[in-house]
Amino acid sequence: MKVLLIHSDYLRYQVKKKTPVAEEIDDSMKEGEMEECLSVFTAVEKSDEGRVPEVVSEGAEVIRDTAEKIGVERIMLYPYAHLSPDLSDPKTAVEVMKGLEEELVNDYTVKRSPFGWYKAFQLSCKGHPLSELSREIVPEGKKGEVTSKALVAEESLESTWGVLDTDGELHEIEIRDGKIEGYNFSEQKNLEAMFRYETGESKRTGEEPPHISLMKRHELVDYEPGSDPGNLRYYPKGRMIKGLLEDYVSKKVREYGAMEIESPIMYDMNHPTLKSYLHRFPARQYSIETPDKDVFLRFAACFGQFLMAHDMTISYRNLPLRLYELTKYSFRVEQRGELTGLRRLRAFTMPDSHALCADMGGAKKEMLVRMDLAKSIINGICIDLPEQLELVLRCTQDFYEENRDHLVDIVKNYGKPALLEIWDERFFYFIMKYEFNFIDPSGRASALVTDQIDVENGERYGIKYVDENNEEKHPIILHLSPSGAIERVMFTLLERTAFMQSKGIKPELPYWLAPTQMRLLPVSEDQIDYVEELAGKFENVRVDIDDTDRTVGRKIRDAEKEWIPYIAVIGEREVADNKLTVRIRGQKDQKEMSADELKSELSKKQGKMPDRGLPLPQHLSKRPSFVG
RNA sequence: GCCAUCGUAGCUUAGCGGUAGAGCGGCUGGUUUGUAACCAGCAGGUCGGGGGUUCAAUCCCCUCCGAUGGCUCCA
Repeated sequence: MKVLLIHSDYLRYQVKKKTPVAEEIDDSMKEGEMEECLSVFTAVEKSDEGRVPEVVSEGAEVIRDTAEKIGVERIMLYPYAHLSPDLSDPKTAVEVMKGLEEELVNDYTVKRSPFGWYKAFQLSCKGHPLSELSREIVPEGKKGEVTSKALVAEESLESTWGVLDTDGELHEIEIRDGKIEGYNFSEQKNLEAMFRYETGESKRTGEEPPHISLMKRHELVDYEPGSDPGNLRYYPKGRMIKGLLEDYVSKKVREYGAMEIESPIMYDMNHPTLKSYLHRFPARQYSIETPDKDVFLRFAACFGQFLMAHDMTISYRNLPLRLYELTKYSFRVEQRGELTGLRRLRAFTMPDSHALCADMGGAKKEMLVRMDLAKSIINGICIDLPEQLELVLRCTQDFYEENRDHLVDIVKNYGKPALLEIWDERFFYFIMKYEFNFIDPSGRASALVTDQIDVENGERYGIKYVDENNEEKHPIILHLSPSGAIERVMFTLLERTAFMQSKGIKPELPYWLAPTQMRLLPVSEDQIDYVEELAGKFENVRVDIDDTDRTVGRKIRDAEKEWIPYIAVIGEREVADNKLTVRIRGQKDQKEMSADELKSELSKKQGKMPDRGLPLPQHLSKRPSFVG
């Protein structure tokens, strides 16, 4: 907001004509006069939008200061658009004007000239040294809040788009009047959706994503209104699924050769290195006060791993040097309207692995090694590649010109055409990144896997290695999330079940993630002892027992609603024959098999995926309900 | 953060100026069941929090909190 303050003998105005943005006024405001006053000409600006309370309070303070210095008791507020080339919307402007009036009216006689009218006015300026002052009021935002410069810069970032195909050919694309020019997407519908999403041209269905009701209905995850938005609660089944995914991803990353570490979740806001990095990362952070210093919560593992790497002694023989941490949690204060279910959170679990590489050649080579790791992890989670996720590459113009070969290698390795965004300038610490994106049925894109080439932080953090010639060098650093946030993996799996259902396929989770893998279902009380003994034979299988007194039909229905992959009904017949009648999810008929046959089938299904015990009591009669 | 919509029992929801009704779930009793819902009874509500208008507010207004959609953005 800009203000021009004039110590006046008088100011008089008369309303002449309405402009299209005029506020409604009654006759009393149509003309006004004030003598011996401070005239405050005011222009509310674009940057004031959404910050009305701060602008009003800081503006009022400036006015008070001036009024006190020159000793006036009367104030005339006068909207004056010509003070600024970048005006706010009229609604904000009126709110600010009214706010200033309200703020000052208790201590001064205040008049306000109406907003949005052509007016004639007569002004007499006293002309003493303090009689004319202009001020710019820039609201600071909340106290202590630091906004990343990368976040601000991002708004002005300009880029061009293309499709890079598996032959290495780049097709430049753009959207004109809703039509895409430059590439035929008929074979790549999801990639088209990805592009439309990125360019804000996607047609959204406006429906709530199905995973939200699923995560509640299946007692996996829920909102916790007692916390901050985007910080969730996990019920036993959700915790188990999340735990298994965490175990799996971490194990795979260790097998790739990364050294697992753990680092603090909070860092000194005034540490020069950290502070400068903060401004290169496009995110908002939680800030908290400790008894001694102001700290922020990490939004990735970078801080801890880089501070550790700074203190390490590293030889070129140790490169590529791979570090890994499962961040529980990473925190980002996403804007309120950006949060949804498990898709976008303020506290999330991100597997984060950095690789220190000697030079660009080493980095490019290592990125491909890690891409294979990521592909293998995603396939293990039963998300099929490349069909089910879309590859997006982003880089600076310079990188494209100098390292085009690398972009083509990535696309070839992925196995289908990818979207490429080229930035005209570099705003971030990385010069190139790729992502695997999940496109949900309503056209929203969510990034899972991502790896970045970072050319800044080696130097920023003073991370050094000694090369063959005994010279100290800063490494290039890769930042990989090999699966994407664990919550987002769960989001993807749940969204996929909803998609299955819409195609008439019975929805289910991957077998190794099913909270109950097999349910034993005694027909009557008489079989309970037999069933309990039977359950004991299935080691390493999550078997539970429906010992409620419901009818068989009802027990089946309940088990089906829980998506249980194997349901075995045990009545007099099965006890007598020592066989099992098994209902296998997705198959039409029941199958009769022996316990051993079933055991080997289940063990084959489990494969080498991580295993955990039942997250709830084995007997259904002993289970509380967490939701509804 | 902005704009719009929404918030009624544990869950899903009806009612919308005159003081709240259902289904599911829970509890109790009966039933012991053969492949997607057994029967009956009972308990359960500061109608998201606070403030205001009104003789009277779940209903109208303000505000805060929470949720969803859109904008923007990301793992």
